[in-house]
Amino acid sequence: MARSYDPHSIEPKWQEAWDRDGLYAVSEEPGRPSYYVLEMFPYPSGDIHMGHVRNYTIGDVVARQLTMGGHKVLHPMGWDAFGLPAENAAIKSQTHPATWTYGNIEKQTASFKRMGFSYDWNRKVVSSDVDYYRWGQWIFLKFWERGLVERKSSPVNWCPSCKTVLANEQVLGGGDCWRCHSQVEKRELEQWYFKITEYAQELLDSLDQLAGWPERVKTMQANWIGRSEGAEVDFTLCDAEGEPTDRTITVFTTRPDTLFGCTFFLLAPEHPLVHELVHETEYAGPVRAVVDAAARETAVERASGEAEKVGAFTGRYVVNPVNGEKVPIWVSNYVLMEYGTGAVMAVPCGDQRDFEFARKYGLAIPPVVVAEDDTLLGELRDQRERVMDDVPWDVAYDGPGLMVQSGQFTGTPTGKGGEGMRAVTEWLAERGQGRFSVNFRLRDWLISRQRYWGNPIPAIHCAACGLVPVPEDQLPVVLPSDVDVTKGETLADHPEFYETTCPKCGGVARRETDTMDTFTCSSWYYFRYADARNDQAIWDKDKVDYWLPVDQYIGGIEHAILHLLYSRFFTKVFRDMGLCDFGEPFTNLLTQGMVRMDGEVMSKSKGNVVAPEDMIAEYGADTMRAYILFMAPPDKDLEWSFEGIDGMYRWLSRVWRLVAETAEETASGCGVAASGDEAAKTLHREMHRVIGKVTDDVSRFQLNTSIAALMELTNAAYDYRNSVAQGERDLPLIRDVAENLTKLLAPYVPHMAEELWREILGKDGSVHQQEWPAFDASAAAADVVEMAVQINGKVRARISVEADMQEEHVIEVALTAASKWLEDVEVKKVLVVAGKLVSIVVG
RNA sequence: GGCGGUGUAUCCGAAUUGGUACAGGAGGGGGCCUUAAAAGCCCCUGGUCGCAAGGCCGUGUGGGUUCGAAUCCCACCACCGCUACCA
Repeated sequence: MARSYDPHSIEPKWQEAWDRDGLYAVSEEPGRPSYYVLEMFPYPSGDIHMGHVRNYTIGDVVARQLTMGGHKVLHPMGWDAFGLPAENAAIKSQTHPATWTYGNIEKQTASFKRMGFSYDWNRKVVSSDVDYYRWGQWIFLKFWERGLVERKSSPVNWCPSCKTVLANEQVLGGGDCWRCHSQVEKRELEQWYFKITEYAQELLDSLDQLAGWPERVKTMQANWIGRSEGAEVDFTLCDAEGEPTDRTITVFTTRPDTLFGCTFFLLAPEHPLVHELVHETEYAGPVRAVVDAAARETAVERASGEAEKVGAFTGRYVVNPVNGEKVPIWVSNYVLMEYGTGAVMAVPCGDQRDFEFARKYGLAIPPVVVAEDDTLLGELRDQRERVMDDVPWDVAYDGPGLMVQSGQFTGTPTGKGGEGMRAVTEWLAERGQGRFSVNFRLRDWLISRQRYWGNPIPAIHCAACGLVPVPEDQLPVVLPSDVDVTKGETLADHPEFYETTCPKCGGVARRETDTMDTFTCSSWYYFRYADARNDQAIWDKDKVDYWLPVDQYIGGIEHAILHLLYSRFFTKVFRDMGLCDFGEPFTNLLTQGMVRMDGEVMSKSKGNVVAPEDMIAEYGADTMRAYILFMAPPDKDLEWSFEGIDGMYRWLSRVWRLVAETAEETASGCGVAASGDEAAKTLHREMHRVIGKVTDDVSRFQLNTSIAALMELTNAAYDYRNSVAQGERDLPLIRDVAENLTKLLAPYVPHMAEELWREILGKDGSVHQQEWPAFDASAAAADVVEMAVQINGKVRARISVEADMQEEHVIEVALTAASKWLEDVEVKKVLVVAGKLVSIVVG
């Protein structure tokens, strides 16, 4: 009797063998189709969690199946190793961040090997290795050469807990730090930026090319980039006496057609002009109060939408370019310095915020756009001058309509994208007081961090020469290892690091002590996998052209904007630098769902973590892999449950017995002629149906249904055994089923399949290097099909007909089968859906 | 408030894109094997009416389009996610 399924004895054995034989090492082979499967590389926190298991198992199944299907598959893994947790852990446990990080990498690598993932570890990249981060510094210098690096002072997000600044993308809704969830503060600081806004338009436009990306990710990116079309309008600033000066303040507006309804003008509290306008005037006090209140206002209050709109008049005016009216300048907390120009033309009849503000402070609300069905229109239709100073509305109107009280533009149809917008903007442009303009919500990417455990920014501050890039031949700027992080030290506390000389003038200079955002490391790692050990160049373009772009990228939805936007930006710059020929890095994207428990995302802080290692210890990695895939489709959230894992183990044991017993039964050869009876035909057909189903399901990432199909094939094989006595079985067939089932299982349960293949079925070579079973559509097709007969949409009968029966004949059979429903009625129409149903319409 | 997603059996979920609703698993029930249990193997498992054949109802709710709707359209409800004073 064959031994039973014992994952714990076979899994470590094959893991070692695969390692020893270098089974998963790949190289370029021009002429053969390449495929690049990539899962987002992890931060080495030390533990693997269910999210990792799910993410990496999905990728592993795809990689293994495509390899068997004849592709050269690149399936690498590495570590996003810089970052703050290492520093926090260092302080907590009095170790060095490097010790902690590399220790975790070792632990986690062992966990990944226990899962049986098919990575080519020769291509491993670790972002904290100097061999890797030196090229990150090189990228920084190249970006600088291309004018994409800028150091500027600006209000930035400061996380008091992480003691560093953050990019806009890294501040969550509600104003929380993405990493530690502390409240972020605004500070005016000089920082380093990557000018991602230079690529804003292209980042938006080329989303259209990403047919293989989920719609919602593209929508999120488009919203984040936030393109608005409109106009810039120049308002002339008046002096303290109310006389026009030669200075102007420019605003951005999406509704230049409402300019005649502008009754006040707003500046953000942080606007540099505010102080000057009210300095030593009676208005200084109230304005100061608004500015101070806004500074105290936390992001939460702002984000809640509950923040009361407050404002104060500055005592000064601007001139409205369309009608020469003097408009009072106010300061209010609802104007954002970060968006547009930090100044707004307020049109209370058309903008809800302006409307509320006007009502609160008793400012005029003259209607300038009126809907065609509004009763006001009768009164105002041809009214060029302003005769009405308030509207009888409860809310602002921003829909389409006709322009009124708008001088020569009165009567023009308008609305978003309407004729009035163009007419007013053209008129302004002719006078040099405005122009068409496009505004983006996307800000430049703040990349400097005041932390130790990151990639040093290769720049030098020289009193004489200003900012000087570290010359390329002086790279890398090595991160010194003797900084005492446990005392909270950073590079700025380390004179040996920052004391240097200017590469230009040779004078005394100071090396930059900020490090780069870790998202700069993860923006190009997938390029480096193509040529990970290159120490002469960042990569060999031929290798990148062979493997990239990534055919299938798999990762969490949490990077819908952050990592995926930054990576798209990097790729476009690389293309412009001639480092690659494409502008989009990831052809297909799968955002796998989260693993939850009790309705919440699994996390240490919630205490609802199920450790994969415990599951492996109990059931083995193969059961764990198959189970997590089977629980839900990969892109959906998954509610963890212990309920079904026994069932998965049971099925695998069942497969084991089937294959083992078949191996015994056919041990002395399959010399018996095929019986060709009905049961055998059914099993043969089922085998081919499942080959087709599994192959197709994997291409659509329906890994839960592909496993279901494999279960069906198992059931069909058992049905055959139960219906045909031993000795009468079709031995070539059952042998074929056992071998094909083993191959089909190989991507899901690689260890078990390998053991069955080599030890039980006695084959030479790894199952993972076998050819994927070929799908024979004709073998999978049934020769008799069951069809439904519908009468007026209701199923009234079922018929079994030959699959190739002529349509007229099928109709005949259907009419006979449903004859009792057809008495005393007239058949008006008959439709046949081949192999499915016959629909009869009667009157 | 805006954008997006989801809603199918007791539970997780299928339904190859408008064609026989509920595959597969879990859970539940029954049987075989066994002195017994475990394991294994087999069968049943939406509601309702009916002795049965079969009928009727059923994919969050209500309408619509169609010979035919879980699938398309409209309105609404619930839950989840992202985003939020973006001028």
